[in-house]
Amino acid sequence: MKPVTQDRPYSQTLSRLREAGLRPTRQRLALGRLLFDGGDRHVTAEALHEEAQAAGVSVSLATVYNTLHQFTEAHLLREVVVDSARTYFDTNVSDHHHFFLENAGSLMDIDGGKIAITGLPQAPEGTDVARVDVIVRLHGTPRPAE
Amino acid sequence: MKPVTQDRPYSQTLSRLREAGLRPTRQRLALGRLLFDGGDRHVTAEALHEEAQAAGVSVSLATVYNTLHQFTEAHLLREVVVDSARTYFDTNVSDHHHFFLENAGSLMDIDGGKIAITGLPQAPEGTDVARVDVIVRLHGTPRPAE
DNA sequence: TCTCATATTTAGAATTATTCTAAGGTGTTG
DNA sequence: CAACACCTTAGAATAATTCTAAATATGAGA
Repeated sequence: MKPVTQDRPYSQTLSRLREAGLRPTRQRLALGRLLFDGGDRHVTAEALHEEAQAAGVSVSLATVYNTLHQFTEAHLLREVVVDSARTYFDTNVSDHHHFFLENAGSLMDIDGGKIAITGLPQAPEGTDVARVDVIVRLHGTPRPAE
Repeated sequence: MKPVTQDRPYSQTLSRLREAGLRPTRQRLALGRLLFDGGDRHVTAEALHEEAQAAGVSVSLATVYNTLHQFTEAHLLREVVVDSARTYFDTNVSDHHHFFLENAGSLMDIDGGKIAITGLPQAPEGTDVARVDVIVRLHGTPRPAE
């Protein structure tokens, strides 16, 4: 039986895993490929799990969760908190922000270089700024380009 | 046994409820008082429930959830999404943003008038900006003023 | 290549915040 | 004070996520 997965290069997933000290297992390679081939993506665990199934890769949901967290620790992914019902993981780990389409539950990146925030008060003594998130919440559904 | 709750005025809770078209029930008055007496607050359902118990007010957790949502619909509260594990409700409904102390799980307001965001791209066609949230995530524990 | 220690995966149970349900209680209005 | 719509509630249900413990795969070394 032929392998179901495509055989184009593993989008550096293999070397990324090595650098992160994660063994390149079948599951991690497959998920890494789904995540990192193609452009920036925002996925939930459930969605990635389904996508893997659809691609013929057998991975348990628990492994999807494990992998997403390990990738996040390794800075291959970033967690985005926009919705208290589900957690999104973003393949874009550079400095940026988000549009959140509340109807669709989907995210779009806003380049961090484009926006500036002024007037932020100092962080309270004893604390450090770990990150600044800007979330632009949108209503309505974007008209797809015809 | 004396009532445990204070008997100072209901902080306009009663009139606020009336305006919102919500019947002023014992539970809503008690929760409203806890929420709106005193300054701006950030509460979770569980925390408010415990606080009510501690104040000698018997309210079920389901009612706390119902009430928080009804108050939110009535714009007496605002929901703040900072942590995918729990939902916070903010008694400050004016335009503002937040520091989020990740260690403590606590929120502090940042006056909306003080900060400015420039360079935000236009919202995609067919969508409207419902709200812009800025969350400054902090690490470390603030040194309490001695 | 074979073996072994260790890392990884997994099914399913467990957990946690939140919502739902349906039954009984309460506020309001006439 | 009757009647009905609105509220509250206990407990069951849901849904996302985490945990557990057992099975499996991987990489290093002989």
